[in-house]
Amino acid sequence: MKSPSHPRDRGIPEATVARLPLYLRALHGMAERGVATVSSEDLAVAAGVNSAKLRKDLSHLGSYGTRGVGYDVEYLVYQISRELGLTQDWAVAIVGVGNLGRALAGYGGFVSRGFRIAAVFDADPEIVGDDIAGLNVEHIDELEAVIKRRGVSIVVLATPAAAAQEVCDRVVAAGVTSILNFAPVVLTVPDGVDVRKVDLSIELQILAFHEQRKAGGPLMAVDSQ
Amino acid sequence: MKSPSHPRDRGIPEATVARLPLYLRALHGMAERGVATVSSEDLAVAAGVNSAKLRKDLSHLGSYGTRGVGYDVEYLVYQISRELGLTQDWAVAIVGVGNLGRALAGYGGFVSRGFRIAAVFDADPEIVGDDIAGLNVEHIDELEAVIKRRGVSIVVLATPAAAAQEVCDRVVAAGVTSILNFAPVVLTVPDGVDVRKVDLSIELQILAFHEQRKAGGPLMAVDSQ
DNA sequence: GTGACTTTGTGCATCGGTTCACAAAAGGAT
DNA sequence: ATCCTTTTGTGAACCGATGCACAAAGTCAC
Ligand SMILES: NC(=O)c1ccc[n+]([C@@H]2O[C@H](COP(=O)([O-])OP(=O)(O)OC[C@H]3O[C@@H](n4cnc5c(N)ncnc54)[C@H](O)[C@@H]3O)[C@@H](O)[C@H]2O)c1
Ligand SMILES: NC(=O)c1ccc[n+]([C@@H]2O[C@H](COP(=O)([O-])OP(=O)(O)OC[C@H]3O[C@@H](n4cnc5c(N)ncnc54)[C@H](O)[C@@H]3O)[C@@H](O)[C@H]2O)c1
Repeated sequence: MKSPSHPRDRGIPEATVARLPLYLRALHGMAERGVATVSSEDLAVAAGVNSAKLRKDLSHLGSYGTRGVGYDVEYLVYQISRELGLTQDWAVAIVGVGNLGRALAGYGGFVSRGFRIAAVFDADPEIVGDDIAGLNVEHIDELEAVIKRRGVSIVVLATPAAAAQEVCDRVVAAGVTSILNFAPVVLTVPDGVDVRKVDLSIELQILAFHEQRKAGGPLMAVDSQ
Repeated sequence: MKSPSHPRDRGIPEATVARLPLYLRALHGMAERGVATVSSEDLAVAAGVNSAKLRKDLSHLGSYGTRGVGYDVEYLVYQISRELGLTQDWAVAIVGVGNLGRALAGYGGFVSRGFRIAAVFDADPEIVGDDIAGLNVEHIDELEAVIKRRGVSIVVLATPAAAAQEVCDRVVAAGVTSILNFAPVVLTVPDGVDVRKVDLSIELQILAFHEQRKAGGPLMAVDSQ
């Protein structure tokens, strides 16, 4: 007990951060089923990871387990939520209300975790003014004004690839520093802005690579070229 | 020059495989713009990676560059495509034709890279029989039969979370070994089956974590608890 | 209280991936 | 033919992440 409450270690490994939502999801399921405490082993299985990894991940947040017992489900949910910033709610805007944008806007899984769709934008005058999942589609010209007025801090890009960089530049200029990009382009942003990308096509190509290995590996092998 | 043509190294690092589609996309753009050759530096910028990393990645496929010149764009496109298995075409099925499934089915970015939507399934009798992006929605009861008949080798899961594991078990039983999962659940599959997941909610939570740090880091810092 | 048992938290070895930095290779100029 | 420039391909150091394995810390039964 030298440095008492000093797990306040600023600097959680990125790999750990990426897994916390997984643990959180598993814990929510358990809480719903009335489970009060859970061992690292059980939680690890539920989250699909190694139990040593899970313990090390949790140890970065602090010492929240009880040896011989495990972790208190509710308490751990709270601690992880707090660490991820889910105890506050986040205003999210979606730009581009096409096939994908529409699906995203109507998705309930957003709201369930402190994310609130605060605005949706499109450039097409046919679409602007429409009601999508209870939200009025704003014109892209209003981007900066609406972002500021509604305190949007995370933007989801679902425009065609050709428009993505331009829209990105504008939301960054409007002060947004967190972007989730669905368009298949590499976005260029200043330091301090986080971009995460979701690219379906890349995922399929990775699957195809492994599928090809599985199919061809044992058999063909010797294709000269 | 001991082992002459021995870049035929089975065993490309996973991190490299995940970047090849990125290079491929950048190269396609260059080919369209009529660029004949490209240096690792330029291609790296276009793909948003470090040039040393790019060269090491490409070196895993073979020695396809020319020192002092760079890489032949067309030739590199071919080599990467071949490595990823994109020279053959892949029959993909989508299960769950809701908000998301519909957007995916209508997405052109699929087809452009050797992926062909061969079937879409749903359990809802209201939806079965509908025409979605030129495809007849099949009943989930037909899953195994249609998968085999049409040679589906990659399945995209876009059902609600509660149905995902069950559907997964069935497609695996039908012989599919590559799955792209959009449902927010950890799927359990036998060895030899690849599952990749896309989870929007996790991405947002990671962004929220960093956003919180950016906002709170400089200022608050000393919140006792 | 004592001892048997359970489970956490972490030191340590290991691994895969990244990046630097440079020799080797190719092309072009003279 | 020689030199100079460019750019690849890779050895080697470095860095973060993983997973084993175990001591420390706690619980529970008696
Ligand atoms: N649909 C999918 O399943 C899917 C999958 C993966 C990636 N994507 C990518 O997501 C993006 C959107 O896909 P989609 O299928 O919804 O396309 P879409 O064409 O249906 O929708 C794009 C929308 O963006 C709007 N838009 C265009 N320029 C704009 C601008 N400057 N500002 C604001 N809005 C603008 C258009 O009016 C349209 O409504 C694309 O980049 C696509 O490559 C889509
Ligand atoms: N919509 C989004 O933007 C979004 C984003 C991220 C993740 N997701 C996830 O993707 C999945 C689909 O989302 P959605 O918004 O399209 O949901 P949805 O409810 O609109 O669609 C689900 C579809 O699956 C069908 N279905 C249900 N059980 C089935 C079964 N056993 N076999 C075949 N089909 C079945 C339903 O009939 C429905 O048509 C969900 O797991 C959701 O959590 C959605």
